Amino acid sequence: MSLSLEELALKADVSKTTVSLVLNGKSSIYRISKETENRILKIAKDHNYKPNSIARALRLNKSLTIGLIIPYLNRHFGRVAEVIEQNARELGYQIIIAVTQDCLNTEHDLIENLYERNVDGLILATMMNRDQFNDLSSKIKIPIVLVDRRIDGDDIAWVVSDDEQGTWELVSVMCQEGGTDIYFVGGIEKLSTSIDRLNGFKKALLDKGVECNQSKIQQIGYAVADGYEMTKNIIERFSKTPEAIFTSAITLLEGLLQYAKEHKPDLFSHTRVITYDDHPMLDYLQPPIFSVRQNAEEIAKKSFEIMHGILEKNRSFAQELIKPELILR
Amino acid sequence: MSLSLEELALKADVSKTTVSLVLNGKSSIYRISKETENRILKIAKDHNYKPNSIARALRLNKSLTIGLIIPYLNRHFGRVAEVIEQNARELGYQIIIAVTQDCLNTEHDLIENLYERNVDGLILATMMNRDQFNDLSSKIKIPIVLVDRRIDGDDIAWVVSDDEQGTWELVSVMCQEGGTDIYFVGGIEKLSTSIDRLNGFKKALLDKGVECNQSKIQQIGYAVADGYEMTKNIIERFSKTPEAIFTSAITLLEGLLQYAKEHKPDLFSHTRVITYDDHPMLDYLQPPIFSVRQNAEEIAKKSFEIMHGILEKNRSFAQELIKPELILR
DNA sequence: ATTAAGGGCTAAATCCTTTTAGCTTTTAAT
DNA sequence: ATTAAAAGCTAAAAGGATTTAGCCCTTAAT
Repeated sequence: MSLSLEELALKADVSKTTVSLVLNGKSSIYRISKETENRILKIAKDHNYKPNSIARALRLNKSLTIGLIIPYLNRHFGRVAEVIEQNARELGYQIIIAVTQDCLNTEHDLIENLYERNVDGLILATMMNRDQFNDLSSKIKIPIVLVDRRIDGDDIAWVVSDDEQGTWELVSVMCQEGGTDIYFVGGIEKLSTSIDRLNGFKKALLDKGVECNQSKIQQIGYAVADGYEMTKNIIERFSKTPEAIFTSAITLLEGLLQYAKEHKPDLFSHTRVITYDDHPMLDYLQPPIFSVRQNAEEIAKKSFEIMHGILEKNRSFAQELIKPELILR
Repeated sequence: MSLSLEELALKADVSKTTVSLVLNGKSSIYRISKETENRILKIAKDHNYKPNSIARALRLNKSLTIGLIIPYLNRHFGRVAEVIEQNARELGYQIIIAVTQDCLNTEHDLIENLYERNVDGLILATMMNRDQFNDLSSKIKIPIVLVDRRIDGDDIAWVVSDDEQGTWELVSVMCQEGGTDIYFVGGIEKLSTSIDRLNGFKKALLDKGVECNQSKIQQIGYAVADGYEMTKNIIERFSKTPEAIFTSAITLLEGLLQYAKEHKPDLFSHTRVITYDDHPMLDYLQPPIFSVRQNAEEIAKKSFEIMHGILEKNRSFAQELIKPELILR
């Protein structure tokens, strides 16, 4: 590793206190002479001195490290993580990443683990409910910003897509063009993403005067296999081919496509498919699939911004709904 | 944070040395009585003691932290990162992630940055050449494992896909089925991925007795826009429509698809397209696109394994070629 | 000549663990 | 009754930075 403060002090023929003060810009407060200051600065520069971050973290009780806990590093969360990392780096923070695979226990373990490892804050795509979150908050004395999935409560910081609005817009378009006989292929029921998307879905139908039939709603999970399963259910359980199917995540669309390919190649001749989440490859699928593109970059940017505000500008929590974009093909 | 050693010591009515020794399993070496040991263990457990990892890192000069530097958190590297994180976690390591966006300067900055932040090792998808890497190695006194992109040299640890073999297999199939008038849409020329894929490509043609025409080879970069550009060049420069095009990354395929959609909708009626990298959505594209699937999981697993071996079992470097899988649709 | 004020710097404590060297007490051996 | 060995534990240093309290010296003021 590089030089220590002490070694610099030796070279500059002063105490390490003086070196530290100078390097931390406190020369004038402590009346270090210009001459001494310059000498120290030069020596530090010449030797490319970098303070030992561990020692500093120990002393200051601040590691300049943020934990990022997300379910997967898939396209969406990968992009979120990427942008969070870039934003964090510019402000001197590092990102420690960990994936839960949408397992609540893993999430708990990871939170505890990162907390013990002295991260300064946590950015979290959580599976917890309000109670679990409150429990956690009382134990964990570092700021938490929820990302992508929110928990109600006006003292909780979060940044999420406006899932309800996005779904409402998409489904409204579909109701206009394709009719209102539309099925909901959903994810993990209790997550805000599911709740909000389902609300937007129902609202769009209601706006057309249609009360949503409960049997058209399924919510198994967000895995590809879940999408396959739900599509299968829709196709096999109902005699009438649906006018439209809404998959509430790109993985679920994948499952649908897989089922269609294997068992229902003509699905698209009767049925319009629309999906939450966008993917560039959708541009090249026939027929065109309308989608809602989440603004991962903005979500990432805001969530780190809030974290940084809490850590360094003692701002308090904040909440942001990020507008998604409709992609009609 | 939780209790300190000192506080535990107070409660157990012993010195902190004793507590530390007990908790580190050195009771017998230092002849701590069974009784004292049990008392301390119980108190530690009751209070859920966790040693302060920063203090420990300072003392032991070991942070249990690995830096992972990759170009993007896209599908491939996202999966690699995910699996590395899981493997690392099981062995008590954390992953600090950073993305270069395929910029060499950024890469250098990040390496320096993570090194100064006391990571124990670096896993690196590098853009460096041999000389740059040697320069670096002399400065950086922690183990480095290259992932996905290798640098020749038999003292350098790396784990990469067998790009040459994979490309050779894929292109050979195409030569059989589609003919040998095949174009190479390549990435960043000096990277091992490009070199190896191009070698596999040439070799497959040579095996059919065809010397590869230099004009059929382009290498601009790995961005989607680069794929678009190269496809454009191929279509516009040559009067004859190619029998086949090989894109050497999924992003380049995306660029090709985009160009085709915009300017050459009938591309696929004359031309077969094959690609390095797989993507599930390819299953649903017409016509079928053959691909080579990299085994991201295995790449990730091996690269952490090597790192761990170096750090904890003082094994030396190792090199692994991971076999990719041909996907014929 | 004494006091006060200011200039210029530093010793030592602190953050928390780990580890070395060694202290005190008991037991066993001669 | 000594001495040696073993048992059981601890003081203190180390790791590197930050920060508080305060030392010493010079100059100016009374």
